[in-house]
Amino acid sequence: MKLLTRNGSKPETTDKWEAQLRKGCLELAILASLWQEKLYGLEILRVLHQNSNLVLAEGTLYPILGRLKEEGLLESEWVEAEAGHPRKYYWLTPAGKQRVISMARFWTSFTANFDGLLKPILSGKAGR
Amino acid sequence: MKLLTRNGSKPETTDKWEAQLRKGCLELAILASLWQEKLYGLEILRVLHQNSNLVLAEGTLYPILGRLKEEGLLESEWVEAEAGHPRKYYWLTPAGKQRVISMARFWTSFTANFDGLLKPILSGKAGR
DNA sequence: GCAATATACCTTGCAGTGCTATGTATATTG
DNA sequence: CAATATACATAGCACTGCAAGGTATATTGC
Repeated sequence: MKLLTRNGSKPETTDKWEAQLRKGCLELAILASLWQEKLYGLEILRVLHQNSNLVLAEGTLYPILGRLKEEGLLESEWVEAEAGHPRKYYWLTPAGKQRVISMARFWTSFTANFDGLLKPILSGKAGR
Repeated sequence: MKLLTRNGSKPETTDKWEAQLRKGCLELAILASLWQEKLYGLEILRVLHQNSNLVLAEGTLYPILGRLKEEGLLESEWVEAEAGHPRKYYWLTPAGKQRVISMARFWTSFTANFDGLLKPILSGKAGR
């Protein structure tokens, strides 16, 4: 049985929640990272980590890239690297660009609704 | 085999994504709905629907309420209704209030990071 | 009285998703 | 030629939401 997380502490429900929140956003995040330029797998992880503080595992990334490609939102191509293992670069298809835009719009209205729900909490008023 | 959604259309991947996005936020939404007042089950659904455009099924709500209670974030009590079936009212424990606050803070910083990622897309600049 | 309806709570089984762990391939370094 | 670094890939597990179906209580129409 597995009871410890990587840092050796007991898994806490707070951690689980944060993971859960990330979950729903990963596809959008990955598509969005490709908005401006082609990237290869591990590079996507680095970009998301550095630009948006979003950390995901390789075992999470590759299946998602596969799904997105199968849906026709991404294309990919192998490219010989100057050194080491060849890299598989991904970029958005026209359908993919359309999709990112509509997802981003949905995200915006969704979070706006949510912010309304959280306003009483973050404005410092006590609940009863 | 099941191929149709409730409205009779084919299930689209966009729908799946929207569902996925909601998923990570439900616990926070439910806890937040209880910030100001005690509510009973179905009432929570109505509040979230009307105030935040957030629709969830009963089969989703009750298990979550059970989890949250088990974690010590909620308390509950049966109350005779003026008419019909008795209602089970829920409210936040002190630990629950603490938790909502920390979740709301995490939400705020998380969405801020994300908005940065989406800015190039929503500002109307074309990708290449 | 008693079926039909409305309100409310609860549970079961399934499907979708991310993550840990592990595996493979290529090239460089000691 | 082992060890290391980079990169892509997959299998099995655990968690979560949801559709569907079930139970309980009270009111309404006949």
